[in-house]
Amino acid sequence: MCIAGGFVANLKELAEMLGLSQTTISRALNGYPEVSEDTRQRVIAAADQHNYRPNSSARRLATGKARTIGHVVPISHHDMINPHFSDFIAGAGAVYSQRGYDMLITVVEAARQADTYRSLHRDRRVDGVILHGPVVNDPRPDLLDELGLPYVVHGRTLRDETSYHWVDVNNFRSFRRATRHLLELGHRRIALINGWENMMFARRRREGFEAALAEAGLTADPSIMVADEMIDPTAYAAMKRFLDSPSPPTAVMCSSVLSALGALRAIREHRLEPGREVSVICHDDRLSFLDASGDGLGLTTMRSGIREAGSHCANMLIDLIEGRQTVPHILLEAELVAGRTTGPPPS
Amino acid sequence: MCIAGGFVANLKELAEMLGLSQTTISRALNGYPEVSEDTRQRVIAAADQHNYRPNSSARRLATGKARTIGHVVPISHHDMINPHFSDFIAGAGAVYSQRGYDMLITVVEAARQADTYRSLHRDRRVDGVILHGPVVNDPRPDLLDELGLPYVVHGRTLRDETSYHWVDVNNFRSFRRATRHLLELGHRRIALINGWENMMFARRRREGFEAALAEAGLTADPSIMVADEMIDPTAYAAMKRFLDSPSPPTAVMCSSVLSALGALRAIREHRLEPGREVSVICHDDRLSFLDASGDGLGLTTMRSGIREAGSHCANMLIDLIEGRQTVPHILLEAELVAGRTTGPPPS
DNA sequence: CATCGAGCCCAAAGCGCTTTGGCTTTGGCG
DNA sequence: CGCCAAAGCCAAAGCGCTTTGGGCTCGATG
Repeated sequence: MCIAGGFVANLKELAEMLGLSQTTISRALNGYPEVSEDTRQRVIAAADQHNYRPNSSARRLATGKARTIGHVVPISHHDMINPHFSDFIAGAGAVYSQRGYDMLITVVEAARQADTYRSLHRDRRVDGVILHGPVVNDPRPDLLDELGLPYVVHGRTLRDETSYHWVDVNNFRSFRRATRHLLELGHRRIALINGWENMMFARRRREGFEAALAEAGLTADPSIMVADEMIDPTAYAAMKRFLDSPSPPTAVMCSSVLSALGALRAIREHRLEPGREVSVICHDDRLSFLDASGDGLGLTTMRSGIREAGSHCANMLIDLIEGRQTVPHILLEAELVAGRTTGPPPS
Repeated sequence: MCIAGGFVANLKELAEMLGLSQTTISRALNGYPEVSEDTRQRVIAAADQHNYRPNSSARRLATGKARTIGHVVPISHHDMINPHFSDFIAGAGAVYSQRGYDMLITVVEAARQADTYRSLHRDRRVDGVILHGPVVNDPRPDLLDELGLPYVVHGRTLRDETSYHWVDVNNFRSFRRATRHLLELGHRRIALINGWENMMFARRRREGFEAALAEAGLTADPSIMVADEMIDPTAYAAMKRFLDSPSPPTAVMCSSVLSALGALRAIREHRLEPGREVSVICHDDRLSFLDASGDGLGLTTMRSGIREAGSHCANMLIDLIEGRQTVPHILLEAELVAGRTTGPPPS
């Protein structure tokens, strides 16, 4: 109605303006019951007419809560930042905005991670953190427990699963299922282009892969398996090597779309046709800039949106921080999406 | 030396422990000259022995500075998050860590951006912001000027360039240069697969492209030009259309590596060989997960690291906030990297 | 010898909010 | 009518830091 008047910088001014105490204003604005509905409305109206918003530092100091979630993003070996990161962030960020939290991101060399967590906690800059990319014997959960900083792991570590909160994809089942699919199509020699196997997700994928092979009475052949950075060039090189070997695979499982792209490149370069002469199947995180499955790149994939994983993590962590009842573990199932890159092996 | 003793929660305790006043402790820790070097050392030693770190909210409240930089990340039309984002963040984030700033990221629907800036400023949550993805008539610089919130634009708008701080790539010159290169190789019919041309960078690229053509007495043909989301599927579709047309191009310029990948896909599908029958050249932001130039994908590119752009923006903004002397504009030149996707047109 | 200016250090006043404890007023109830 | 609980409001005490405006000591200076 009324055009925004001058700005009001703080509670005191607003209180004086309305002839009320700061206490009352604060309570009205924060929804406490000790103030009449009448007064509350008057206060709220005045507040947004004069464009008043509580100073966040002051509020934090008084409450001891930062209303901020931390994400510590390690820069890996090759100075690389995980491309899955931005989509995860998009999912989590939407939840934060909606639930009134801020997102604090710290980019740090992998080696200095522990210090960063310590510092985030000591300075009280965050109420909790999301733990990315857990490795096999990850020291971070123990560290965070020791600090008493709430956290949710995106993925799982080897520690007792019931002892912390996590959101994960069922990587074991996903890769077992996809491998079974290839076996049913008749493939007997299947390659694996995996991520670094100190990462839990990669290890679980390999286990799923091997389990399916074992069921069929086969054993995995290390000479057509590789664990490396999940990007095009490494996958390209690996696939090329596999195809040049004495007994090349008729199918390959890739841990990411980027790997699959590299593998496809190698396959085509060998004048082989994906889906007919060599089958390719990969895990698809549904990165928003890579429409991998179905109509997009036409890849056959195991699909599970990393964005949803992000929002699940965010919601779980906030529930945890606010002391609400919450499901402590979420296991997401990947969906097998048929594309044009799989088929029976050539006879 | 000494094992970290119990934790000390605040200045007061530390002061009592050392028999000094809070004032002195604060000054010692913050490097003010009014305290003797002796005392300072004693204080510093005690502080880190007892694991003391000032509470950041309290410090912020007292100083009025947030020591935090905001990044507002819009989710675009198709619910997509810009894949360049994570590398930009990596560059900026490293600078923030080093200079003692926090990075606050807000993911928000494009339409609600203005409100987000207002709110970040009103709540005093940030000391400044980085403005991403400027469009042709971008309202944000005016908004931020009005709010009095310091900012640095990654890119430029149409507004008088001297009136704000920015870091940009010389997109005009880059695309003119690349186009000239193709012309020198003998190409006469060159396609353009660009980003949305309401984005300044895309518009400048088209202008550079057209300028080079004009110099050669040619005019751009709209039927082999497209402006769209810079991802594989759109580029694939466009290139396919171009190749199916009555007079297909012998070369194509792409605004991103992802577009180039789509274009290459279409070219190969047409049983044409990139570099021999159709030349491809693209802008390469050096995304860490896409090794596009040279030995990687072998693309001929105009290369300019977006990560460096990120660190330049961060440094410039912090200088601005802290009132230091600073260069207000940085224009980065892209480097032409020869790959295997360019060559003379087939005769 | 009195004075003065460094050199060090301190007490106390904010910063802007939340929250505790208490004070009126009102209305219902025995 | 007197009492009491509930409703509605307030003053003031933090939260943990920075910063202002002294105060004291001591050696140098006129």
